[in-house]
Amino acid sequence: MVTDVGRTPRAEQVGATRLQILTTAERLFAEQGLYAVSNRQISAAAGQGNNAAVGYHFGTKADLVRAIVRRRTPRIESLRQEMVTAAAGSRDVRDWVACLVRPVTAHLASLGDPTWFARFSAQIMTDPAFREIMAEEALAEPSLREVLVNLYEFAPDMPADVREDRGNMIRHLIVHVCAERERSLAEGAATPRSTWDEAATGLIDAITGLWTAPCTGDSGR
Amino acid sequence: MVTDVGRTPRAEQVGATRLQILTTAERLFAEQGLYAVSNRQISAAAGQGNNAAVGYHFGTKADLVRAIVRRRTPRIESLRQEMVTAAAGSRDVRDWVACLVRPVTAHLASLGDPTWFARFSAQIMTDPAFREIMAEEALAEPSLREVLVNLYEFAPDMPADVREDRGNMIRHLIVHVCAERERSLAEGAATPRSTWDEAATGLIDAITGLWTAPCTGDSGR
DNA sequence: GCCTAAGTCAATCAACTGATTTAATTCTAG
DNA sequence: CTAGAATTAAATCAGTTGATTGACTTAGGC
Repeated sequence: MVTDVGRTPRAEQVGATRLQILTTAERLFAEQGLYAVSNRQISAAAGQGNNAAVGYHFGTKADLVRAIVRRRTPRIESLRQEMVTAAAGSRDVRDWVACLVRPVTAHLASLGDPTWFARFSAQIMTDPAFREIMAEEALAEPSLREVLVNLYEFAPDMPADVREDRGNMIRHLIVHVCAERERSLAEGAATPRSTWDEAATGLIDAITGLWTAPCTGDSGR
Repeated sequence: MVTDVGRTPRAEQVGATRLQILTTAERLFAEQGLYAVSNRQISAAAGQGNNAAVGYHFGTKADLVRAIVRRRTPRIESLRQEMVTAAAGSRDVRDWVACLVRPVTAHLASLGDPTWFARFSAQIMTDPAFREIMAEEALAEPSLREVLVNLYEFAPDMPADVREDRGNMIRHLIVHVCAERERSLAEGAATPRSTWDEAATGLIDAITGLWTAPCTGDSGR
């Protein structure tokens, strides 16, 4: 396994093979579903005569999934880091909500069209066997925690359990709304918003409303 | 295939077998993931010596999934129907949001503990191969459309694309928040809300805030 | 310039998959 | 009370899975 991609002709070749596998796997998983795609199909679709190329380079399917996640998350984290420093000191909730949403949408926009990472992520986060991978890799990023801390300051009176509840909601919203938009784009169907940037604005509006909504006592109905 | 369960000893037996398979499949799918469970495993876990019991009674895996959905949705639809008639004429947004949330949470509560349908549903709605099944079976219910029409009246100035966007968000929220709560319950972990009823209240608060949030012009950031 | 190690390829393995077939059992209809 | 259909059981099918194996190719250190 070689990490210094491009340093030598050989390492370049290997790095290209690994990248090709990651790209192909991400696409197949997004299009057909995690359960429907075997390592063999990925190897073949990635142009590897070797039917065990996935196993050789990455190991198990869980290892492959983790590698796909690790390929994407650093870029998202750095985008978020930039936004967090830019938002430092802001007293506008929307600025901090934007720190959650825009790194994701901007990353997807930068990947061109079509993209597959959003649908891939949504599946990973929903599957009982894989959700922990995503949680470990993406949800523990330092800038993410910083955003949440700032967000909490806008709702000092909100009970801790409600905060946790709504934090979960925000996570689900971002992941699945992006996945659904990506799917519509891939199918050539109409999307409510015409660009990733507008989709982000829509999400920020909605999440801001969700976060600042009053919370009822637990008297129920 | 017999439909009149319980009319005769024979039909009762068959109906019990089919129910046992549906229950077992729902549980295994929720716990291990759709892709990780074969029809054989389901047949065996359902106590059927016949390793082809699933195929015999239901056909393909997609047919089985559809049958699981159809087993649950009528009850949810009738709960929603009741709430819609009770809410008729109400000018409180929360009443109509409740018509979306409480039928689902009340149904889950009525299934006892633990439940598996919420996690099962979340997976179905996220999988590219199965999402249409859920859309056909559950999202076309008449009372659902009625709620949406009423909800629209509280946001007469909201552009159609924003309405569509936020409608999608609401759907994702309900499905995945319930699935996550169900998972926490199954793992014995702490949940933000202690009952399904309180979870529903939290969802209604959040969704109401989301729905009534102002929407920004599309100038972006 | 050769030799080691990394990567690629192709064949093979047992295990498992959905599906089909055959046999045994159970119940119903007449 | 029997003829026959429906259900359950069990064996079997070809195809696919992840994993292992050894042969071949090639880059890079000595």
